Amino acid sequence: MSARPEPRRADPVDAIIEQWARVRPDLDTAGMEVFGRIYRLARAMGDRHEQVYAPFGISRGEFDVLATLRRAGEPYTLSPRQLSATLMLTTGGMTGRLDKLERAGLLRRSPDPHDRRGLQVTLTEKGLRLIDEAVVAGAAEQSRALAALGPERSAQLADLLRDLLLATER
Amino acid sequence: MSARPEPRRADPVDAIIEQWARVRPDLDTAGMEVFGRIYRLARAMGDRHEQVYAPFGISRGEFDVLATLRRAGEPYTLSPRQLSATLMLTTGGMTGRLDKLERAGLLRRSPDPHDRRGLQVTLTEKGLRLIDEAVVAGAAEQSRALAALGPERSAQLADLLRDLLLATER
DNA sequence: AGCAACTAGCTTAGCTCTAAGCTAGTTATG
DNA sequence: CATAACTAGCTTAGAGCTAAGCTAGTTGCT
Repeated sequence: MSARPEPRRADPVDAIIEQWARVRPDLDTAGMEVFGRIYRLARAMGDRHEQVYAPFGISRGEFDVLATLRRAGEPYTLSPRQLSATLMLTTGGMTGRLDKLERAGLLRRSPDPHDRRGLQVTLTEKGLRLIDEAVVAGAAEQSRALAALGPERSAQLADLLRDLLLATER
Repeated sequence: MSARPEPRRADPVDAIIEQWARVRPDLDTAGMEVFGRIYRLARAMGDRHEQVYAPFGISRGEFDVLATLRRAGEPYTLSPRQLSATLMLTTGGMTGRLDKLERAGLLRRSPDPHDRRGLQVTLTEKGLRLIDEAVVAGAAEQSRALAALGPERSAQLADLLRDLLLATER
């Protein structure tokens, strides 16, 4: 491959790295080039999603609960335990989310017939309709952001992130 | 370009996308390939950093305050306003962080001589020593994660993330 | 000069999360 | 079967954040 001729535009992370170079030229800033941007992207896109889901009356965290149930397929039922494990949330946090969603009529808690300690959480008809619309709106927002890269570079980015995730998450 | 011969390992995001494909084959999941991984990486690496900074007695948020002051260069002084703007935090949140760090003797609040409404926040000698050590530990942790990709693919990843960030953050 | 509009930092109320501990119910072991 | 160890979900206390509102001080307009 040849050298890059484009005069690469600088982002906020470049500014931070340059500042470090001035005051601590010995510092290894290679990690910030990647993780500094990952943090900012997670935050910026998280805020964006919050706005996309707001018209549906749900937060991002609540979206995740509904989406997990939807993804599970019919009959759209999982236990609070399965949900909190999937979403990397404590059971206490899950109790709160389920309370809100149940009050909004988007899901229903019922006793687990096979284990009297347990519950089954099931999407209501209303919850199913809502998540089926909201997930499309969310995906559209993400695609809009990726449009700047184009399909090929987006796929390349996804591959690099997969490898990094596999190396990090264990 | 030629087809990829490697039997690419699957990550948790691949599993989620496959689940969607089964129950909603119409859904555009290209965005999840990127942003799903970005969310998980931000979270996993954030937790990792929390552990790296814990021995220094500070949280990740407090690290960010000290690092911002350090990066500013001598005399390591910024206003609460500048700090909260840089760290995308409300002034209320910043008050809390400064309280903790001041109590720990890592920084000092003093009146701004030019504006009697304002304050100057300055790193103490102790704060300077602490952040100079902690920032190296943090950078090392990030480099360790990037080692799995190698330098060339890491640089490629940083470039893609920069472009995506520039497109997203406005 | 005098007054309105603005700005800095703090306080409060409310939200969501975690960590720890609780009760009810289940499983494994002797 | 008896009992110890475990598991499910909930509750509580506390951490850390935001949004809104406060006071003190500054700036701009006339």
